[in-house]
Amino acid sequence: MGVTKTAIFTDEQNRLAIQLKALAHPARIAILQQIISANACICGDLVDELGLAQATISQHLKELKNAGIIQGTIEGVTVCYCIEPTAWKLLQDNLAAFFGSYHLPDGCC
Amino acid sequence: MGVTKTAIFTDEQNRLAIQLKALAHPARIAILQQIISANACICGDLVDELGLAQATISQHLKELKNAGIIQGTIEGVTVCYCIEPTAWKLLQDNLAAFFGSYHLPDGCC
DNA sequence: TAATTCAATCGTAATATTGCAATAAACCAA
DNA sequence: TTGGTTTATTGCAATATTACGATTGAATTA
Repeated sequence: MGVTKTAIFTDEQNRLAIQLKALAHPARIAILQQIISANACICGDLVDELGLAQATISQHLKELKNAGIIQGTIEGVTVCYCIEPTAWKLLQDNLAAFFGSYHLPDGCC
Repeated sequence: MGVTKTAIFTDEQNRLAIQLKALAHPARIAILQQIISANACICGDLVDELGLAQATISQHLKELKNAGIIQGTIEGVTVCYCIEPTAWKLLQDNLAAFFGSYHLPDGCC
């Protein structure tokens, strides 16, 4: 039904899924890479770099912001988007734990 | 338009986004956790564990399989789903590199 | 004040995703 | 072969996502 049954999953599972979904788009990957490489970024630059319309970039930035992954501070006319360090580290650790929980089994398959 | 402009992004960005999207659902996170903890799993068990219909579980398994994250080997009547170790490690490394590329800046924000 | 600039929001269209009932397909056992 | 068990597929309905043009809002500059 296009509606996810969040109630039957743990908070941890839902939170991880939401954050991963925020990352799961090439435009948003590219935006984050730009922000990281520039070490501070404004929206206008992104519109020039990526080949997407200003409205589309703004929408992607909003999603990243809603997921808590980036923060935007108004800097006069422009907006300075940066990584939100705490959330970044938390997600990094969560993912490391998730991926690290798997170890190649010797039996089966 | 609900259609992603894959052409304007790099292969690396598109690949990472596709794999993250495969993980970006609580049911699929839960499925992977089950497979990992059981160290070998069959679909029927998942239907019992998670509160989703058999058709829905099968669909999620298909997506994980399409993304190359898991593999299913037919074992008589049942199917044994396992983590695909190579893809798992690759994604783990890619994500570690992506998250590791960010370092807290001293200026700005 | 008026013009300009940058980003957010609105409205809309096209497409994708999620979920399930019903059904099909594959396999084993008797 | 017939029946039981397990997973895949099909066909929907409801909702979400992606993208962009047009517009609005806020702040700067002339």
